[in-house]
Amino acid sequence: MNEDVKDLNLSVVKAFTILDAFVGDKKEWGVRELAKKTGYNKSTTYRLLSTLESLGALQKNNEDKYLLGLKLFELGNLVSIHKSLRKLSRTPLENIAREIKETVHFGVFDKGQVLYLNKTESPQGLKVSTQIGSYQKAYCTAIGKVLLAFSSEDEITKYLKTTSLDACTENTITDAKALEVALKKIRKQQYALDMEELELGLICIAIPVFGKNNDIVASISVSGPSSRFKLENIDNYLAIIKKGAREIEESIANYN
Amino acid sequence: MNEDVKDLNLSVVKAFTILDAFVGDKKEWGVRELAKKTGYNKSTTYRLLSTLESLGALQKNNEDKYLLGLKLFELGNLVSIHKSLRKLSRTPLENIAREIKETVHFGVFDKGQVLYLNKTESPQGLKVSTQIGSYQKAYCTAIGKVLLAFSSEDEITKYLKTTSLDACTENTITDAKALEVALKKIRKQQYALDMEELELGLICIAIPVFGKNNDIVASISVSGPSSRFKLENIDNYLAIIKKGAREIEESIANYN
DNA sequence: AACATCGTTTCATTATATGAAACGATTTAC
DNA sequence: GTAAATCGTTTCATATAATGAAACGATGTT
Repeated sequence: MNEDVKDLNLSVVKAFTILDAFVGDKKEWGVRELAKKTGYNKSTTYRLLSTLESLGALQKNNEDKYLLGLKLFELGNLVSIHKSLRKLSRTPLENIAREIKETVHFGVFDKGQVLYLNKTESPQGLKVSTQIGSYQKAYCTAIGKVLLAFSSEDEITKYLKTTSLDACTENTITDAKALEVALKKIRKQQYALDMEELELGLICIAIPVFGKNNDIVASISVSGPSSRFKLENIDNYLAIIKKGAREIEESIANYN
Repeated sequence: MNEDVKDLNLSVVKAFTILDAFVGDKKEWGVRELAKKTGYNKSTTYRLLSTLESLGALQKNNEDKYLLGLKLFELGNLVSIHKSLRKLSRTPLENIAREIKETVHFGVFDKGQVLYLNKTESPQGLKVSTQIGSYQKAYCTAIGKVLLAFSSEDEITKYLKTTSLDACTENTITDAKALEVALKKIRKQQYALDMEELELGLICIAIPVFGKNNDIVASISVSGPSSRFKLENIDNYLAIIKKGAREIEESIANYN
């Protein structure tokens, strides 16, 4: 399991372990809370927090709790990986969102998961709560299944071998063979559905975005609550997001 | 000069000093290059880089040079400070950009500088190269002068006292008294101009965005090259960005 | 073939991160 | 209104982990 046991700088590892605590739902942390969460000594935690604060990676709110700081915002916006994809997907996604009044996602396959690069939120009250930059399971999302379906055979095999298909809902595909069949169907019909496979009440539809060599580079999905996301709308949705996908593909083709 | 000399974790400080090297124009670094840049020993630099890579804060490109990694993208997108402003400014900015085909910026005043929270790029070839999350001098930008002009008297005084008004071009306002006069004019006419004060050939116009208590919270600016950014367009530009500003102000007012 | 440069590893030395305990300041409980 | 609990912070002796000069093999250049 432990790959190259390099001699890492433990203080830096600890600092990022602390920052990782902010990835969850809890956005504000005190010293003792974080010490408990990370298992580090209270003094150690305190000094790491002070250091991260002085660097701008964290900052205190008016209750003296720590928040992620603007230094991370600055650095995060400078990450060049997938930067062109993020940029050229922006307008097409806005266009889709204007026509379909549901949440639209744009993501790529990264480290065996879906990495969300962009999104536009539904203007309606009931909406999905995802984060740009966050990861999601591939096998139980429409966007993930599309990305998987159009990957190389090797990658699919590797994915099926290394991923445990845990049930998220009663509809989750938990059998590798069944997933393979589903992927085959997705390749044939050129879109994927997620019928409450990740979360009960949540339905998604996704299509692939292809690059210059007709290899898949990303996927666009539309998500909505089952209460208003009806199967008879699928053709309509597909037409709209396919238009967006074609816009993105054109931008990719023209990208130097 | 050195405030509280707390005992910071030096390894963590070094790690972020390394990350800060990527803030400049150079986006790819090797071990020896970074060691030279930071002044750290080659071995130390190597180990810090390895650590940051294993944490996902950096990653290697196909030439084995280091790039900022997706962990920073993830964390950066989770920064909650100004998050609502970023989100609710997005659509209005897109609308402005669709009408004016120039680069539009949206920023706030932070630590005596302009912090860019959002932008939409000009579709034209010639455009400004700024970064969301990056900082810019306030006294020689339209957006900065607006933010400054509508700040409290105390803040303006503090700014003038602590900031050295270095010339960026021959048009830069380098005299505090002259800047005060300029700010007064901006308050009166409710917009600011940057006539090649930051960069020769670059002209900007900016207006304030007010919050619930009529205190300034942000500013919108339009930037373009002097070759096509003509003063007779100002009234037209102002009308369009004021519409956007009003949309944002409305969202702020309705924000719980 | 000789040289320069790259990232990487070694190992003795030093510096620094560590944590239990005590601290004063707030906040909560009674 | 007093006591108790909890908060972030500081201290200091100790041990651990970061350090850097030198040597390393690999790669690319002259």
